[in-house]
Amino acid sequence: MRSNRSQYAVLGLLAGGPRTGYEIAKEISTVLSHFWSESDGQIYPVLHGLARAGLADVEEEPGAPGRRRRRYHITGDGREALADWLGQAVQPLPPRHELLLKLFFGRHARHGELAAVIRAYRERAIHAARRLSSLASAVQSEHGEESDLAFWLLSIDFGRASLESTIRWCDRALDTINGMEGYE
Amino acid sequence: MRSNRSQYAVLGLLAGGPRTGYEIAKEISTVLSHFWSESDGQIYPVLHGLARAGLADVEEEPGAPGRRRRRYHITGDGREALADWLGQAVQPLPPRHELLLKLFFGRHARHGELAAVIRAYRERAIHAARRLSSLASAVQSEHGEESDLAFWLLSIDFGRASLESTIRWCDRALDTINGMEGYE
DNA sequence: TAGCCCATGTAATTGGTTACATGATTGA
DNA sequence: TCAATCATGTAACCAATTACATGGGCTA
Repeated sequence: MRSNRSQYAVLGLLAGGPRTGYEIAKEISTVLSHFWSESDGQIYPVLHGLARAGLADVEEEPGAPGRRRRRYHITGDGREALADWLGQAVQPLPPRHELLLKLFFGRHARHGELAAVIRAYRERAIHAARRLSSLASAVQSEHGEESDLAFWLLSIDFGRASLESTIRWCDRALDTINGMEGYE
Repeated sequence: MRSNRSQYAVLGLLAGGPRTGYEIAKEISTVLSHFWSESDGQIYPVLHGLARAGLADVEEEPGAPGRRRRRYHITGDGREALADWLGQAVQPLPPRHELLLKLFFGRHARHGELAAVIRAYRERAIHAARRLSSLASAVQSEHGEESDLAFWLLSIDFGRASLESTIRWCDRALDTINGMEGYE
C-alpha cells in the first residue's frame, strides 16, 4: 500500500494550470528542487497513468514529430484525488541515514577518514544553506504577490533550519572525534 | 553506480563480531532502528552476496532443519571493503520530502486539513524525540564502557537536534497558516 | 553549423518491500 | 499445549532510476 508519490507531485503541479510533460519536468527540477525530485524518464509514464485513471485530460497539439506537444489538464476527479492525498498524514519512511550509519561504524574507519567524511558533509550543508538563502530572496522579490508565497517560504525555512541544525551537529561531532583521537 | 548500502550495514555489524542472519536482523531493528532499517527478507540475500564476494565466511552449525544456523565472519577483504566505504563521502540522495510537497500544494487542500497534517507530523516528532531521550539514558547506563558509546550518543544527538528543529518549524508553519485562514 | 533547448518516449535494471513458506525450541 | 521466539529462506511485486532513442527549432 505504498503511495505513488510521483503521481501526486505531478497532479499538484497540474492543479496550478495545464502543463506539458516537459514543463512539469523543468518545474520539478527548478521550483521544487530543494525538497522534491523526479527522474526525467518518470514524468511521461506518470502522465499516462493520470490520464488512464481519469485524473487528467490530454490536449493534443498537432505538430511535427519531435515537436508535437501534449498538454495535460487536471479533471474534477483529479482535484478530488489531490485533496484526498493532501489531507492524509505524511507516511513516515523507514529511516536510512547513511552518515549516521558511517558514524556508528566509525571505529572501523581508517584514521582520520571519519572526520573527513563529516567535514565534507558539513561543507555541503553550508553550500546548500547558502543556496536556499538566495532562493528565498529571489522568490520573495519575483513572486511577492502570489498566494502560495507563504507556503514556498515555509518550505525554504524548513530546509534552512534543518541544515543549520545539521551544521551545528557536525561541529559537535568533530569536537568529539578530535578529542577521542587525541588520546589514541 | 548506486551503492548497496544494505550490504555495508550488514558488513559493519559483522565487523563487530560474527553473527547469524537472525541476529543481524534483530540488531538492526533495535540498535540501529533510529537511523537505519532493513526489511526482514533482505538480510539473507545480502549475506549470500557478501559470502559470494569473499567479504564474509560462513560457519555452518549443523542442526535440524528450522534450527540450523549459519554464522557469518567478516574476512580481511570485508574489513577493507568496509573501511573503503566508510572513507567515502556520503552520497546525497535526491530529496523527497512529502510534508513539504503537501505544504507547497497547500492551497489545493480542503479547509483545515493542511494544518491537521502538520499537527500530526509535529505530534509524531514529539513522540520520536521522547523515545530518543530515553534511548540515550538507556544506552549511557547500559553501555557506559564500550568504545563506540560516543558514536552512538552522537547519532542519537543528531536525531534529537533535527526533531527539535522540526518541531519548532511546525509551530512557525501553524502560526502562518492560522494567520492566513483568519483572513479568508 | 554546432550546440543547446524543446519535446516525448521505451527498455533494462536496481534496490528494496511484502507476503509467503517452513519448521524447531523455549517458557508460561 | 500454546504462544512467542529462533531461524532461514523464496517469489512476486513495486517505485523509481538510468540509459537509450528520436527528432525539431532556435540562436550565436
